[in-house]
Amino acid sequence: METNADNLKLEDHLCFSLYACSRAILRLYRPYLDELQLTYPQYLVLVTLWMKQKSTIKELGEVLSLDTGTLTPLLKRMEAAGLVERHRDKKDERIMNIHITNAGQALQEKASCIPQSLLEASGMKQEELNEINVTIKQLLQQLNTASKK
Amino acid sequence: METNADNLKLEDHLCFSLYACSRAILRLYRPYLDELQLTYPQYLVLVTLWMKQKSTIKELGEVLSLDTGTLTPLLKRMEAAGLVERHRDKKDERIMNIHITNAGQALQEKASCIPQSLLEASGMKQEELNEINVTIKQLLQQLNTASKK
DNA sequence: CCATAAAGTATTGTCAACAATTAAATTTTG
DNA sequence: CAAAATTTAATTGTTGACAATACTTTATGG
Repeated sequence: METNADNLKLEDHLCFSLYACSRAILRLYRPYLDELQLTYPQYLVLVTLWMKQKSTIKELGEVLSLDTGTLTPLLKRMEAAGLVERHRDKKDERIMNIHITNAGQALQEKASCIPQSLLEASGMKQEELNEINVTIKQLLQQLNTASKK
Repeated sequence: METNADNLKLEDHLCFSLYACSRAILRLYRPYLDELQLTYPQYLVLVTLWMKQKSTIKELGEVLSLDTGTLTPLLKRMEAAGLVERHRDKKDERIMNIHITNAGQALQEKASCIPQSLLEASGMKQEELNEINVTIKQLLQQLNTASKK
């Protein structure tokens, strides 16, 4: 009478497990990110630019699923910190080009402890984490496909 | 020379897949949550209180991994919306008791479409989602254990 | 060539997340 | 019993997430 069998318990909600897990990783990363004076989405921008020194706000938004209302102020702070430069494209002034600075590139080595910390805290092997990643990426792709319909 | 083999690509970062997946689910839920005039963490508070009509700020914080800086204003908004009531414990005035109202309880039925929408958008069977949930909960538990050390 | 539509970005406003600090009440301890 | 330690919440301040709106530039149709 008190509870409804239709209603899932909190712990049975996949959405909550993912939400809680994502925030648990953020808490784990925080000391390392603080050390580098980075926030998590700033770290993701750098991960992207370490592979590909130049991008645009639009492209970063697509890759990270972040919109310009998030990215514009975030990238301005990163520019103020000397990690990236922002320049409007000469040929099409609608486009904002973002490229990494030497200081930004230099953080790559110092940041290798970050994915390492997840590996250690998880108590799992890299292959196990990779398997989880494949599964979550499949789910993510399904959700992204569904949202386009 | 351009890229460093040490450095994982963005898509190889489990942290990013989880973060992106969690936000994709939020986007999926938004129309349903808007309909109920709820935010996602408010929905989680209700999921908790639907099973267990009464709780405290401390207990909600533990279950949801949220601190009082998040919960206090969130619960005040829920009280203003008539979904919960907040009363200090008579015996120990440090404790803030939270209990669900009839209006809050009444949302339970209307909210059943929310987990349903994830099932549909995922294109998977409930058992597959349950398997993912078990895996993620294991990882979450490992991270929580590691953080206590 | 001009009017309109489309695309890209910036701005504004609300809620959330969370660290750090403060305050108040209770419990423990000497 | 009084002082210290602990527990619980609230407050303050910064950043992030994202919807809605506005603004600017480019493309297109007549």
